[in-house]
Amino acid sequence: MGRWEPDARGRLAQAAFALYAERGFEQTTVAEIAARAGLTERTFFRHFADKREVLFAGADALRETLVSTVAEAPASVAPIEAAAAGLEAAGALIQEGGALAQQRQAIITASAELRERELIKLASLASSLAEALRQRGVDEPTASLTAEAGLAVFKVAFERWVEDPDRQDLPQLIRKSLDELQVITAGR
Amino acid sequence: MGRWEPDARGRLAQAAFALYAERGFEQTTVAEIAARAGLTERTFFRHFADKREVLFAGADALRETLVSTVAEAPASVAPIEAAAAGLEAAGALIQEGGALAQQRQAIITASAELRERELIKLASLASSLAEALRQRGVDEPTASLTAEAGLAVFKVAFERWVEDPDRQDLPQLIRKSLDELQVITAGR
DNA sequence: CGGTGGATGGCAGTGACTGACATGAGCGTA
DNA sequence: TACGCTCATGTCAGTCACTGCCATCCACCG
Repeated sequence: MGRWEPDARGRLAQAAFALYAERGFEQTTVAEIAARAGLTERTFFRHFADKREVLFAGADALRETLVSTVAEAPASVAPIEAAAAGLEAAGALIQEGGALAQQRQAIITASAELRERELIKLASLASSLAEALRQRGVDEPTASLTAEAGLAVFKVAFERWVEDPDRQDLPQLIRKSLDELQVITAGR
Repeated sequence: MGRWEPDARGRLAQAAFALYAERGFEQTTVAEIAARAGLTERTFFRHFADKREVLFAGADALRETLVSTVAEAPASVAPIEAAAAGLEAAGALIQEGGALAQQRQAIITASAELRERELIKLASLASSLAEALRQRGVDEPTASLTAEAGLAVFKVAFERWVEDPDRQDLPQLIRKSLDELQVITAGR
């Protein structure tokens, strides 16, 4: 026994999540996480590149949803609309996470280090979104601008959703925020 | 001698910059930086919170320029225009840095850790910009959306500028990118 | 039953960062 | 001039994230 319990990665992720929530990210050592999962520190770093990455394992699924939704949008759809569809799909995916997604966000918000990591994940999403738009034939810098602005909208909508997650629908908030951005940029 | 040479902080910053440029950020140890500056590792950490922060010392000046420009814009100016004016002023400030600013950017781009730090600095700028807009009476979420979208534009324009810094004017690129964003969001 | 591959343990090492305390320079003051 | 104060720096020990290397052990395959 011991050495061959199943799903080491999952146990590590769960242990890390629990400890980060209990004591906070900085106050938790990797050794403690590994011990709670019945493993060693060394094994933790075989499954996760660093202490933060364990909270961002789901980012790839998010990216895939975003990219494939953009790719599947009809060719007649404007870039900003394709991006919006992708971001709404990603938002819906996050919302499925439910209370867990909110607790995760609380952990991230409480730590400057984790906020840094979150930002680079979002920037990476923007980069993937821009690439997906280019695949649709969108030229540069339209692709990058659409992607960056889209993620700006996403960030604001997500923040609004986190403030009151139960009464608001994230995809709807994204749509609403994008509409507001249109008004804002038109206002001169 | 030795202990009381002037401008320890400046010497540390210069040594760090040179070493990061020569060997790259990850391949440079704080001990090496301190040694080149004729100081000890401990003293480095008294002047800079961490190994990355030494490259972002100028961020406060950028924020002040941004915020004060927004504050000084006439009350009749639309939020997006006030933000644009602030961002153009910040861009002009960066451009003054000349070749040094470009070299600094090359160092940052080469390191994932430094890119993370840069993103959080930009996010912090967005937050300050949103606050400056609120001071003008702009409501929420208009202030946040304008700020985030403004920084998205800034990021794209800055990237374009870095690619060919000598032939393009950064404030002009910011203006042009904002115009393009307006077209993009209108396109449905 | 032996061999092989992949996951884990053990361990030593590097380097970022911190806390506690010592030291010495500059400066005002008696 | 001597004293004492303050503050930047030095010194040292310690923690912790992360890595490389090698040993070990389980599962499966022939």
